[in-house]
Amino acid sequence: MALGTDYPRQDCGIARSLELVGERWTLLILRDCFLGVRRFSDFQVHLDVSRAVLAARLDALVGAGLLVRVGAGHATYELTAEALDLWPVLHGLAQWGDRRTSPDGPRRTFHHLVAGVACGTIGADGRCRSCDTSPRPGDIETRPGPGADPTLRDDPVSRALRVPHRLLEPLVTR
Amino acid sequence: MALGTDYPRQDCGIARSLELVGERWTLLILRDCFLGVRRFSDFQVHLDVSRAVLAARLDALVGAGLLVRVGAGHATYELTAEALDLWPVLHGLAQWGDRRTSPDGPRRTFHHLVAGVACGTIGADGRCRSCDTSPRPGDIETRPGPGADPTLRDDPVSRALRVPHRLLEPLVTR
DNA sequence: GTCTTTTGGTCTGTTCATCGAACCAAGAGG
DNA sequence: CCTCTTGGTTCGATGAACAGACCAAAAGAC
Repeated sequence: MALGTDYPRQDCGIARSLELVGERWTLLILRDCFLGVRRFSDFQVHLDVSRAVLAARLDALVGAGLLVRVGAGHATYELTAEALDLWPVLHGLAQWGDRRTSPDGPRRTFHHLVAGVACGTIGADGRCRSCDTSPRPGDIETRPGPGADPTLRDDPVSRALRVPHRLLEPLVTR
Repeated sequence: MALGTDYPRQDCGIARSLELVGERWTLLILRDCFLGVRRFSDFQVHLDVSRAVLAARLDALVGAGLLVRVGAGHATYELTAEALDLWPVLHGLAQWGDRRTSPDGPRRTFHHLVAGVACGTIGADGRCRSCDTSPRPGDIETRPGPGADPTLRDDPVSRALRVPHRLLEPLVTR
């Protein structure tokens, strides 16, 4: 889908969602935001997307109210509350993709944190297997799973993402 | 995203999912399948997608094992079990899109059926508000919601979709 | 059976998004 | 001040999506 063109106006929430997040790269940018990526060059090096398209997507996401640009000059991009609501969709896509294409188990696992300590693993339905609640992203820790393949990528962002950390926590790559 | 090109191979279930369902139109085709659309021309008239692209997408979905082509000649396309697993993602996108862009309430609502009779409404988390289970698509009835706008489209498929019916139930347009 | 219409596509030329690569300006470090 | 990094923008080339014409097979009419 292109900026400027859109799906024929359909009477459907899915189509309206896709008008915004259905473009190439958009959901991967948001995924990176949940994982803690904040800076233009980190997105670029991690996604291997062209700088022009990345700039266009970030602008579109800011314009749509899903990201805010924090600080002048060399800014960082942060998720808004509206974007946080997308977490169940991203988690669902991750689960489905892992189930289909990762025979050795998920590439990344998610764990519910309560007061900083692990409560339980998060299942396919987004609920903590231990306390049966649906934790918000800020209360979730992510770790590489059994199906992870560290040989696939070796940029600084990918390396930083291989240490367990809480979602939304800004990533330190230097 | 293009057939033949793909996301840089990333170690992430979301990226793997999007390699398949991240292309323009693909998720809308699957949405239509859940709503009961089965025939080439019905997809075409409902989505306003070019025939060439529709044919390419259907082929890709059959090749990926998400659809099966039933019957020779003028065939119908039906969802596989793997595709049914995508329901939570599609439902999540619908909820998110309706919440963002539909001030009068959802454009479409979903209701849990038990033995053919309504049990309860399905909430944002995909659970039945009455029995607190996560119904499979075959046990869900869909109806136009308060935010529906029947003036947006007037093709035979859209008209057929305005009567309440069970998900996956083949749609009759003639 | 055969004539006609509908269905399910394919083909073609054009438009527009994405790409890689070069370029540039504004901080940051020394 | 000079240099390096960061955060972009610009540009020409490529390739995907588009509208619309075309076509063959199936289904319905006679």
